[in-house]
Amino acid sequence: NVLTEQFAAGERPTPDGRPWTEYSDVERRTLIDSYRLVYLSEAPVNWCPALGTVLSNEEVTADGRSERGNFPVFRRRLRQWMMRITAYADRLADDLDGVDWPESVKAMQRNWIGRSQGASVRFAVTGASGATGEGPGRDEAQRDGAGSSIEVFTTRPDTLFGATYLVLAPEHPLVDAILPAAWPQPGTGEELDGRWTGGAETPADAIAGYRSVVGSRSDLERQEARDKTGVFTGAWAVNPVNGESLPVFVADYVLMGYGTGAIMAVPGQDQRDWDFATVFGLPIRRTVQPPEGFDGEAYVGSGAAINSANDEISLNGLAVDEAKAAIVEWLAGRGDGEAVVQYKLRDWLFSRQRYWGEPFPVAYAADGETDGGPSIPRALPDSDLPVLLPDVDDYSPKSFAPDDRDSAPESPLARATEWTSFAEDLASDPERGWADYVRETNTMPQWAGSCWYHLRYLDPFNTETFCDPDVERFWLGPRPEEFGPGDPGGVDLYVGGVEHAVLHLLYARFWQKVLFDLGHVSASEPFRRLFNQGYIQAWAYTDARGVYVPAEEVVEVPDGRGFTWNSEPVTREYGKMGKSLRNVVTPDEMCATYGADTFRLYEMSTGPMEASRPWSTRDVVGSQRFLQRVWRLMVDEQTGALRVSEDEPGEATLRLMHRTIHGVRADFPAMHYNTAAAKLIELSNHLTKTYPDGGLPRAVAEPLVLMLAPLCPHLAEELWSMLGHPRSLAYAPFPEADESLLVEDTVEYPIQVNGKVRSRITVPASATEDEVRAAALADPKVVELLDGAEPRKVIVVPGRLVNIVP
RNA sequence: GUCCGAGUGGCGGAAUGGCAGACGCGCUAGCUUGAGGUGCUAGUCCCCGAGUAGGGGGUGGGGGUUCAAGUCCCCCCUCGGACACCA
Repeated sequence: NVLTEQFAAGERPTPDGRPWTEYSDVERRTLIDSYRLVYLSEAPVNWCPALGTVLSNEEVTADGRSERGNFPVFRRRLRQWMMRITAYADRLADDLDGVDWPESVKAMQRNWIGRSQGASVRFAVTGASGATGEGPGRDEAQRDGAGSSIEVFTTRPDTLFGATYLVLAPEHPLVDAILPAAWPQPGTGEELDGRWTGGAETPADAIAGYRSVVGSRSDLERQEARDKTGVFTGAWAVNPVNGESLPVFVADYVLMGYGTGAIMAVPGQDQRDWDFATVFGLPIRRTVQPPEGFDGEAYVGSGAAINSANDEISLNGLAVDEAKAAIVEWLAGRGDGEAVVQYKLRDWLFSRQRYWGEPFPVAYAADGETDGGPSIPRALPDSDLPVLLPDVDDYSPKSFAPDDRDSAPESPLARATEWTSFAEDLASDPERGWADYVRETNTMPQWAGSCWYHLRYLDPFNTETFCDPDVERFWLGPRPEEFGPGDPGGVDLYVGGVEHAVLHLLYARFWQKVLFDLGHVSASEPFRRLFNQGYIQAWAYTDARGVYVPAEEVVEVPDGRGFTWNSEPVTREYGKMGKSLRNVVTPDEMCATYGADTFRLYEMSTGPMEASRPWSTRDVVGSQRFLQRVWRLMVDEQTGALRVSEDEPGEATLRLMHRTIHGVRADFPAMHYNTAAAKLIELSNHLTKTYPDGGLPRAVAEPLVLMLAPLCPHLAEELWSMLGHPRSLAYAPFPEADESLLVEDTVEYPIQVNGKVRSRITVPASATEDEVRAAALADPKVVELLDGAEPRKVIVVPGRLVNIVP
């Protein structure tokens, strides 16, 4: 409504400059919709017949297949709900600086957003003429195409003088507009290059032929065939910097989905353009000086501009960045171009044709009400929320043969006609009054819930709002005094797999920012700190056909270093443990054989959390032995009696225990569970030797149990209870190290001579640097090695070592 | 191709620029046991050496910084992951 008023009052200019009053209803609606964060769009979508639903760009792999199930995906036009995530592209990229996330995930998000600075440049289409402006095709060409202009996006405006042709994407709408009726003849009268026309009679035939070839290729084929193909449109355009006529081609190496769907080709500085120019015999001109000895083809590095001057401007000698700035300013002054920022990020396709998803709180007039365009979606009132899914007999989406590209999606909800139809007086449709409506039958994608569950979990029983603002501020609000002035707030620690880098984690950040802008939340980021745990990996085996066989049934052949399954030889490979590779060891099996604590401890102690690690069932016994030792240390296996005494521990035991507490207290918050476990094992090994016949002092047993608890909660709770505590150890304070017991009375210094350890001395911990130095130089071994010579240098690192340079 | 990450014993791994290999698996020997297993004790980076004496080499390769480099810098190789005709 604010927008409508602004347009009506002329405060906000319309895109084409016409007054608002001249806009039709459909035009007005289209224009207002172009500002909405959620909107309906008739646009190319990713249709996956095998899943029976459409997918977002993020859910389609580089091979043009579904992320789930690896099924073929086809492009087709459909009217679907979209979310304008692109409106947040800059903030989604910039705000990554303020979160404590792995750099790799930040890089993936930045890469996915794909912001690039560049320029748009407009090339006037002159028609079907070569440089001379003469030729039989000219008149018709003028009628068809002259007067329009081709706008390209480039990140290298500095190379504009090196442009030798233009390329439009095959789907580019301008292609048909600029197409002349007949092939132009070059002014000199010679024949057009046969490679340009593809042998077609007319440009229209050539384009139609090329489009059908391109259209029949799947995304995968297009991916694999990287040889350059294309066809001349018959049209020419003028380079604004030097007036040269450049032929306009159509080629599928230019994508409609990025930039303007049109490029200026600079073979001298772009390898793809070089390849195309080579295939089609187009000129190549260098406008950046390659370094001496450069023997490659296109030169994409830095260097001074060359061959880049006209009567008004010269870039020659300028470095790339200076040249970019200079030419953009010159173009802008003439109205031929300007600096622009482009993104790879596309808007988020937000509707799915599945039952299990949140329904949209939206309905349409049952009589197909329209203002001349598509039917108008109407919001349901808050009193109708939440919209619940209907009970149905058949939940399944209608799926099709995986390669049935002509199939059309069909929402399971559309079959629930009793649910879809209702009558109401909608506030969002005031003129209509009481009327019949039909519900939206698409549902939201799986990601919708994961975008805000971290908020709802804070206040799950609130019936008024998704989360009380005070509650949100308490748990997720920014804490600049703790994390610095730029702290965005958010969940303190979020542990998850890296596979969500550009799906869940990007979507959730987008929603959080929208809610933040609307004033509903105080945190501008959902997850302050992100931690990616590694994958558990395991051997997997394939048979002769390349099919995975159950890894647990594979037999190793002695000596032959081979493996068999059902007596058939199989090939071994290594990969993420999972169903697809048939190499899962289930937690249930492990719990049955070793117990949950052993299983848990094993997983925590094999290596750093962030690293992918191999599974090795054989190694699990190590963890089990440790836990059994701890148990026997405190409990008599025969009688079940407690073996703990009330004696005071010895000095050495006490010191080791406090060193262990000190170390473990640092390891747990840093999530170094493997080294924490190692320290606890060391302590228990010491105790086993010190108290072989029982009598472990309670003053050691209790801290050990408490330190064990995060890794082995069941065993620890049981021991804690046996030690006489009626309440869970969760209420006991975590042990604290006594600083005075961390300092030793004496320190052993290794003595290095020239960086090699040659001797050791033991000095009182209180010894000064000079005393340590003197003791080191007095050491017989050192005296012998120095042989009376004065050392050139003696470095004493307090508490660590001494290094003598002779 | 581009961007990340990683290369350390037979294996998983440890090491604020300061004694490389903590801890675990495996392996070797001994004790326990009727036997197997469990448990316990000792040993286990490689080479020379009878050795618990000494000495030499060693963290993918090559250079550099430093008294001192697995760790920092440069180049290269290999592996893993992500993106990829993004102009």
